[in-house]
Amino acid sequence: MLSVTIDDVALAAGVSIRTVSRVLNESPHVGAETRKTVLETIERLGYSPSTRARALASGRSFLIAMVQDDPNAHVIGALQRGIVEACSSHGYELVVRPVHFANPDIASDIENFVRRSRVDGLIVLPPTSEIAAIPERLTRLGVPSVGIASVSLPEYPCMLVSNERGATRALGQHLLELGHRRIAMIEGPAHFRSAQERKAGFLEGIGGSMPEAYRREGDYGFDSGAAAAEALLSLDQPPTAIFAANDIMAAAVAKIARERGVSVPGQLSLAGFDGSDIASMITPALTTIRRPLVDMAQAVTERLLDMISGARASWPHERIDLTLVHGKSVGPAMDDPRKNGR
Amino acid sequence: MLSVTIDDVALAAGVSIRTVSRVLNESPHVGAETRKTVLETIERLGYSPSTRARALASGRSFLIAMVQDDPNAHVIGALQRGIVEACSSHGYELVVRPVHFANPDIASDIENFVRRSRVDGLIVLPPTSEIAAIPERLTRLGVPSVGIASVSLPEYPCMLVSNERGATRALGQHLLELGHRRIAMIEGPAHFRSAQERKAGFLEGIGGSMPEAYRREGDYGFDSGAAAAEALLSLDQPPTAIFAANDIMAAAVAKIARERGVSVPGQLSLAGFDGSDIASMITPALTTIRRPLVDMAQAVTERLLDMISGARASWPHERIDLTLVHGKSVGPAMDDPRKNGR
DNA sequence: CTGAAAGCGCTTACAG
DNA sequence: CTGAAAGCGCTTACAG
Repeated sequence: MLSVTIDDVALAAGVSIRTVSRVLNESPHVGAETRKTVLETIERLGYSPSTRARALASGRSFLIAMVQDDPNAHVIGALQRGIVEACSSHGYELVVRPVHFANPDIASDIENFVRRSRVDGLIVLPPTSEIAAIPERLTRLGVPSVGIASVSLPEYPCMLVSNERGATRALGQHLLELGHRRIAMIEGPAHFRSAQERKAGFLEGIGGSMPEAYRREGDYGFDSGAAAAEALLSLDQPPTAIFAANDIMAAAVAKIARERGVSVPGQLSLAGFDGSDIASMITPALTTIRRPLVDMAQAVTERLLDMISGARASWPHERIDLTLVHGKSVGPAMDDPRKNGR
Repeated sequence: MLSVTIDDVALAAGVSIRTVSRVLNESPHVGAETRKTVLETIERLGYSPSTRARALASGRSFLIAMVQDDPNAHVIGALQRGIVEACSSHGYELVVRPVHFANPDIASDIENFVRRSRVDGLIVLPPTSEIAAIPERLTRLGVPSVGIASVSLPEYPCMLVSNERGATRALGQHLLELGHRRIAMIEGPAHFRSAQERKAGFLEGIGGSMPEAYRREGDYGFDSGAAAAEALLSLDQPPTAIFAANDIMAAAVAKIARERGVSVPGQLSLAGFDGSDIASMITPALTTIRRPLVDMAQAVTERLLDMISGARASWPHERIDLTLVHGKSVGPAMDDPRKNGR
């Protein structure tokens, strides 16, 4: 498909391919005059070096992979935007690698992928980033990896940890301060660390306990949120506030509430998690906890690239505090919600 | 990072590397016994061939790229799922390449990317797939490309064209049959072919014309939909039906309508486009036009892979008919909407 | 059915 | 500051 190689450039510029290579790799050991000639020749011939050949010769593929298993398009989309941004500005390409969290052989699956594709590094996203066996394997393979998650796994040489527990704790306190006493939560899947963190923080925030009937487990999907909302709103003593562990489930609660004639935030305060687009698309706009996903993804990718270039072998894990975004779905508790026709 | 090479395998199996290569590439010209020995040796040594080396030697990178410029996470997410699915099952990796539709040098940008990365083929997504210069360049480079769009560009050796005009025509007719006469549309950006198609079809469906005041241009984003809705609902004779050219803008209309106390579908019928998750998340669930994005993406990727393998050089462009999904946001027109307090 | 040799297009110590 | 040679780990005609 292409004809121009480094040999053509060297020939035309009257230098050795070694010198062309040096110019390409921005080696300081090239005379200014020589460099100029080479660059002009490259331009004139329309030469672009083959990454395939560079890869084989240098041992670097200039490919990094994003390992994911999350059906939430908002979250994945934001993360991908940050990652690809950082990649592009450093001459790397981004390979997308979907995996299955539930696959017991997930670590082997990823190892095989790495051996085959020869990516130079991996960014592992939640919930896959919660599995310690993965960074363990990758480190043994000698391939740098970074993780984004809600908890810190020492196996990763670099991680960005979103302080989900702290944020949900603050949310719980906020609801308490608004006078809510009958507070419910729709949790994420119990085997996800993120779900555990969000629950633990929220419980701390509201003072440590919640009746069983007010705790429902969802799967971060819309339908599960709707089912949980139906159950909660059918209780004799329905909650005056519901925290759903992500925006999608919170949107489901909003929908069910509306169908049942329960006004938000008049009769029911509602909060979500993620700060995704959907939070502002529904009515009323959702109070939610914003994760700065684009920034986190970009930052962690920059660090990975530093590790690949050998600038450093690891980074202290960093914790990111999240912010509570006040929408219009949370208000003061009413004295007795039963008076209001529920 | 890895030590085992094809030489090690050949040595251990007592054959030449040529034979190992043949086994790897599933050549039929290998004795059953030999093949078995080689495969066992590969297994025992934990060997996986380097794609980098295969790429250089074979002229194929086993990489394909997805070229995109669409901030709509739902659309991109669905397309990516279909593409990556097809890639994985054929041993290809997917590289994500974001571009800027508005960049006048977009074709050069993509050409440079291809020369550098050596991807074996590209899948170009809307709206980028509406630019004829791109397939033109790629074909000249000798790199196969496929497009997904709302119109057929002959420059592409293969395209999947969603019949957006036909679908919006049907929607227009449907509104007409329900008795609507004051029908408005929030269009997409006028320089997008998809926006033109959706508008043209809809106009055909409602009988060919629409007062200027009932036509608003949006940018497919939420805020532009909200602004258009405000304007439309403030008219002396507000429309009894609004078609927004995508679900996100339709969601914005729903929100504004609710804020203004305009009931949907009681006082206002509302339809969107895309059939994305958000359509079912808002209340009432949106009537929308579903694009089978995952299936389309997967199908077009399969065809691209066929072209790469040399099975065929091009495909007749295929048109995909879309389906109208009946939500709860469209109903019969009322006799006189002004009676209802607007 | 199987092998020895050349080559894909670069980079990398090693010299000069 | 610059060059000749070897090598990265495969595949590919060409023979046998």
